[in-house]
Amino acid sequence: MPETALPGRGGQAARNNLVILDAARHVFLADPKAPISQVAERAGVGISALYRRYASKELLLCRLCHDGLRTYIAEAEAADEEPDGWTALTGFLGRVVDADVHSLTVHLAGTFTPTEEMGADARRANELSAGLFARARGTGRLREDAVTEDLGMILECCSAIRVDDPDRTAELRRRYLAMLIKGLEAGNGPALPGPPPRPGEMNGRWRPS
Amino acid sequence: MPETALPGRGGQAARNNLVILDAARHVFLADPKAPISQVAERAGVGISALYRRYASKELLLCRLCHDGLRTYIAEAEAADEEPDGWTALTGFLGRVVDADVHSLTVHLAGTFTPTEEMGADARRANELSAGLFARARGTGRLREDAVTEDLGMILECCSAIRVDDPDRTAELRRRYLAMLIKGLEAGNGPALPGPPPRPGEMNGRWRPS
DNA sequence: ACCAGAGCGGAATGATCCGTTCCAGTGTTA
DNA sequence: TAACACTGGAACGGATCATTCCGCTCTGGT
Repeated sequence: MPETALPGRGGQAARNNLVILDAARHVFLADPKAPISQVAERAGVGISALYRRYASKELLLCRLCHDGLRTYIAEAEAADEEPDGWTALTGFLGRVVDADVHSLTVHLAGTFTPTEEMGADARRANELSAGLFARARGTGRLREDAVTEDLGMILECCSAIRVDDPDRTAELRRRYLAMLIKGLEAGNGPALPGPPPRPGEMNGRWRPS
Repeated sequence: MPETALPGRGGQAARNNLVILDAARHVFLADPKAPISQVAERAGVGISALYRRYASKELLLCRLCHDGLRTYIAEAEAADEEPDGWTALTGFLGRVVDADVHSLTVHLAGTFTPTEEMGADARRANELSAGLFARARGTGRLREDAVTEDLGMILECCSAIRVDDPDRTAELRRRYLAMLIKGLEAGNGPALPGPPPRPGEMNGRWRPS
């Protein structure tokens, strides 16, 4: 299904598929509660072009979120190829931050009722993170009192950094990710304060919306 | 003006002053766009009790934000008493994070048109932060490539951590603040990536609402 | 050439939400 | 006991959106 260079009505429709998804990603990343008309405007199409493809706003959000989850899984699987466990983990975090996948998944969740398949993918994503974390632990470069759940929190921290220019946002996020990773590294500093995060502790959003 | 143990109508009014401010702080910290009715509900008063005190929602928000700014200034001045520059800075950050002052100021700004006095206080707050940063730099414990603007970004990162229980939220924030501070500390690690934040770079919110 | 219809833009609709106003009730004070 | 300051909460009016609908355009088959 080559979507480029297809002329005619069908070609425009196929192109719109991509343009719309792209616009939706941009708009909802900037503001998860943005009106759907904003997506249409950014995509340069009318509202009906959206509704022809997604029966409701909720379905569009679901699609975006699920895509983000799949990206996360793909990055995690790719990272698992990396031979060094520490590099695998830090590289993975960097790429997830770059792609803003965290906002796409966690921040959009709760705005729709999740599908069965998404639940399975979410579980798989968790397993993969835990696997990467375990490998990093094996290298001895992780501080003893770090836990798997720290990863999600770290991503949450990074996604709070946001300026107008997306490229600049990515740069800045990398900066604070670097600081956080340094905090994750074993060293002779004092122990991290407080009880570590527990599984699911940060998921107060996943339903109530 | 002793606000406790005052009986009668006036006593209730004085008590409501505090209850309302407290409720407003809680509610708007949890969601800066919360409806005003939610504040009344949480405070256990009617809506008119709010409007008797603040002519509009905007004024209430302004009051909260300005209070937060004053807290920030007070904490910074207090930190300046601390003889060790590094302890002064890290202690200051910890207390600001604990008080959730950052959400109160930065996240509420832009939802109202700032007053003259707030502008002056904001400038003063900046000076104080810069002073604390400079003192910390003097101790040599700060990494060379850190800049004053990193402080605001670090606070932004921490304020992204939020769970249902406020106390637990504070605990978790301390954990990631500790990691970030470790990233701020001089060490033999690689340089921080990317150009550092510039002054005012993160203030895209201060007007457009 | 022509037409059936897929796709489209954007106005119209209807529901919901929320800031603000208004009014009747209640306890207090003089 | 007579004002009255203060209050709770219903009512109002404007704004915002998701969704629907309608008339138009352009295409591809005949």
